[in-house]
Formats: sequence, C-alpha cells, structure tokens
Amino acid sequence: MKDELSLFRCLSDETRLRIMLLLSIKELCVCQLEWALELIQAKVSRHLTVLKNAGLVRDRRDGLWIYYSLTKPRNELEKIIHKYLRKYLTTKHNLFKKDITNMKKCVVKPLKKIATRK
Amino acid sequence: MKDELSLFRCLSDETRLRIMLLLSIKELCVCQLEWALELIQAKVSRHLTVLKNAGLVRDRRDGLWIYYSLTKPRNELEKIIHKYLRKYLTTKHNLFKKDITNMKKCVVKPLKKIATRK
DNA sequence: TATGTATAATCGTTTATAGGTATATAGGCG
DNA sequence: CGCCTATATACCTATAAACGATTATACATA
Repeated sequence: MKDELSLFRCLSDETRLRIMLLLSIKELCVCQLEWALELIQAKVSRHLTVLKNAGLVRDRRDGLWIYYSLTKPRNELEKIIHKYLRKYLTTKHNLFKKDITNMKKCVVKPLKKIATRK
Repeated sequence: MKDELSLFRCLSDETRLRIMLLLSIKELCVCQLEWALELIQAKVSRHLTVLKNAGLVRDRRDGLWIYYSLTKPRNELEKIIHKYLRKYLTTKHNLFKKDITNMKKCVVKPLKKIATRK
C-alpha cells in the first residue's frame, strides 16, 4: 500500500502536481520547469527529488542538463492518474494553462543563462 | 485546484484510505469503523472529520449513531477514484482484506457496548 | 586548470499533520 | 433529571513537510 500512499502524497502538493502535469506533456530539464513555473531552482529540484523517490519520474543527464520525464505507469492506479493528468487537468485550471503556455515558449539556450522565451 | 489537492491529501493517509475503502462498500457508523479497523474512537472520528471537510463523505444521524457514507463523485477524478477503490484496492492488500472481513462480521447492538461480531 | 552554469544537498526555521488522552456534547432511556 | 452510550473536539506532543538561503557537486569550455 506504500506505493498508493506515496503517489497520493506526491499529488497532494500543488507544485508537484504542476510538475507532473508539465512532464505528462513533455520531458523537461530543471531550468525549463523553473522557468515555466516561475519558481526558484531549489524548490523545483527538491520536489523533483520527492517525485523521483516515489518512482513517478526518472531523470537522464545530457551534459549540464538533467531531463526529467514521467516513468511508465507501474500499476492500474498510475495508469489512471496519467490519463487523468493528460485528459482533464491540463484544460481545467488557469494556473495549469499558464504553466503550459510558459512551457511551450521556453527554450534552453546551451550555456547562456538558461531558458529564454522563443 | 484546491479540490484535487485535498482529495489527494485525504487519500495519502493510510487510515483515511482504509476508511474510504470500507465506505465504498457500505455506509457505516463510527463504532463499526472503529471496530473493523481496530482503532480508537478519537482517531477514527478525527479522520472522518477530515474526509467530511474535503467533501468526500457525508454523515447522517440515527439516534446515537452517526452513519458515514461516500458522497456522490463531484467530478471526473472522484469518479475515477471511487471506481478504483471498488475495483482494485479491495482485493489488493492484506490489510484491506482484513478490514473488509472484520467489517462484514460487525453488527451494531443498540445500547449494548456497541459493535460485536455476528 | 580556472571559471561559469546546472543541479542537488544541507541547514535552520516554520508550519502542518497525526496521535493519545482527556473532556465536551448530544441523544436515549429509566 | 441522572446516567449511559456514541461521537466530536481540545490540548499537548511528536514528526514530518516545506521553504529560502547557502553550499556542494558535476559538467563544459576556454
């Protein structure tokens, strides 16, 4: 039952829910999330660690950047949640819509003071 | 988004998840939950209050007893969660199975030192 | 190697949650 | 009314989260 509990725990925090939502659309690095969500680096990073420990996201390094993406759903509940994220949440709340808009305008410029608007 | 967050928050606690699960099967009063879950009254009552404040359960008084039941799902997510509770969780973990077995053997004897085994 | 950038980890503090125990409230019944 | 039962709430304490600020680490490149 640990898995279910930590899944729900992860989703019960606004920042983590916003991160999960963006990652359900597209793999992103920390600085892109930072930029899209308008949050400080430490906060984004800390929440990503929580999500990673819960097995909900994985990371892969590409040079300086560490890209995060959702892991494959490991059970029925995670499958349902992923589907929900994609299907409903993304169009429901203004904050999420804003995050998505930001995210889409965000590009990583290698070795230049990170993400900028396109 | 408050609703989603408080839903997930509710489900992230083991006791509340167990309560939700039993209530997904059948309306129950506090003493039945207390007995089925083998928890003290204050603990059950406190968690029921949390669930009630989140709009996930409602109560109705019948004499000395206050019966709790799940509210009708108010949105897609709650619908999904209810379905999940019924369909998957109930058969998945030993603790839940035990709770259900206990619950089924539990009867309220009016004005006699509460719930007893049938 | 020195420097700059991206990310993670640490520290100290504040706030939230959960739990046990004790107390309060509300209804039922003699 | 007085006493019992069922439930809720208050109080206190212990833990856990979350946060901002700072420091550490890892990689890139000149």
